Amino acid sequence: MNEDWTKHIAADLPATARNGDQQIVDMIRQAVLTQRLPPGTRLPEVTLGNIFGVSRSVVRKALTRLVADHIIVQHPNQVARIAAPDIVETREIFAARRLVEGEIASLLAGKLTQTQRQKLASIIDEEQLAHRQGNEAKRVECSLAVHRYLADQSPNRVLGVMLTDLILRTSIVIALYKRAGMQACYLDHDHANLLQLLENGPADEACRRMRAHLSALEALLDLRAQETHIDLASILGVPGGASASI
Amino acid sequence: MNEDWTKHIAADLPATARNGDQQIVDMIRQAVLTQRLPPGTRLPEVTLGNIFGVSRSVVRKALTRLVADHIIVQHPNQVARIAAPDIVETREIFAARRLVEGEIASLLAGKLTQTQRQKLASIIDEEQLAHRQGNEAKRVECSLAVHRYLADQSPNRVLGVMLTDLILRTSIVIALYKRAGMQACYLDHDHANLLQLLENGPADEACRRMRAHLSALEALLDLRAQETHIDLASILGVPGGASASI
DNA sequence: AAAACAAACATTGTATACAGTAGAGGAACA
DNA sequence: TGTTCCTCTACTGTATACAATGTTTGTTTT
Repeated sequence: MNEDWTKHIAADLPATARNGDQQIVDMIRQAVLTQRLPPGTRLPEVTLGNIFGVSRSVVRKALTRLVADHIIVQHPNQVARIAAPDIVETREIFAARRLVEGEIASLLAGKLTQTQRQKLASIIDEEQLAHRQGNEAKRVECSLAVHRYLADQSPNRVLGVMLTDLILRTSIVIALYKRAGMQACYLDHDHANLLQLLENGPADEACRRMRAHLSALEALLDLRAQETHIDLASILGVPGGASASI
Repeated sequence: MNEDWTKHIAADLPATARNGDQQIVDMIRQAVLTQRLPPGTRLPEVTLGNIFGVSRSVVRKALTRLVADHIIVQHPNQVARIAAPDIVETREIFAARRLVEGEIASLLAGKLTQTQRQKLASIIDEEQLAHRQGNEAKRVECSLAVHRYLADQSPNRVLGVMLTDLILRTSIVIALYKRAGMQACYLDHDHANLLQLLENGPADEACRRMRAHLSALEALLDLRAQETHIDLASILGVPGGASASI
């Protein structure tokens, strides 16, 4: 299996030499957000250990934490992999995110500080610029930055970390289910409108707007029922045969 | 420091001999729920290892998972402890739980299966019986069971696990902030009323009811501002002195 | 007696060794 | 050709050793 994503990972952050496992967690999170680490990617412990120059103990701790975040999945005696949620879970992730991020928008609405206003405005400006210039990677990065900033600034920290997790999981399912030739999830002036409502609008209106934004995002994905549960018997024409599904 | 809670822990579950770390996680979770493991309790790795007959490796993994769940806190090179959230975080936990459990009530309202109806009714019956008999421990256990069952049965699994976590954290803060002589958080027929609304009522009414129930629970706690930020200068009567706070 | 220092102890952080399991490849067989 | 079995390799699960850090205790100093 091709494992040259390792180069991409090591390219990040200037070796801040933190607790070791925190560094690995951060790097993998970042790589997942920017879709350099696609769902299903194998993450062998020794490989990661070599990349970051630590032993399996440290890698193991990092993986355990990422499993808790639902970023990766681990089955006994098998290599850890980047999670690949099915369609049902994808819908659940979006529903949960609408609930949480809608509430955060509601909490923030009409209460933005000057700093927050400016920061959001600058991110959104940069996003629109990147879009006009056709710089897709940059645009996605800015789009993520908007939501991550809201999570960071949530007055309720508990909801804030929940949203941080959900944003990560959303990145994964977008990588999984984005339509082939789509304009990778760009929703024209949604973020600008959102900012307007966060500045002035009533709280419930900001909430509704946020939920609508996320629903629009979800609608851009290809979430038609997959070909799981293939009934061999029915396909092969055995009339009363026991249905064996894969 | 007194560490004889170890006996209580080992008393549980008939050594199901699971993955090892899963067993530790389950036991500690259970002990926290039933308040046998009060906030701030020290959890040295070797001690846990001896109790469960495993080495530090697997204890370590269990602790890492519990840290991710916000059940315990770990500072570098110091023993892990059961978390002890401050008042601000406590309020945030309740707010988050109102949001999530309210939504789950909403999703469930009017859609309960026969099995779910019966299960909930039987738990609530048992709870009221325990209350009449003055069996406080049993009553708390049943009360928890109601909410845990709702988390289990959440149609949205993502929200379900979120609620499971929040219930655990709620147990911790109740242990921390319950008023001295209080009738440990009993809200007369709240659960029975709730069940009624889950069976018939409109979804938004069930949601509002759930949120009110949780607010009532929070109101039973003693969440007055603690004596943090003690301003020594003002207490000691130094008029213009630099305020040194502990 | 209060404060500062130092040594002994308790506990965590990391690496490594060994055992056990899953999966890939190839040989034997029908 | 296709199937079964086996071995070999890659990987994870657990225990343990050693280093590094925090904490406590006792002793000295003022």
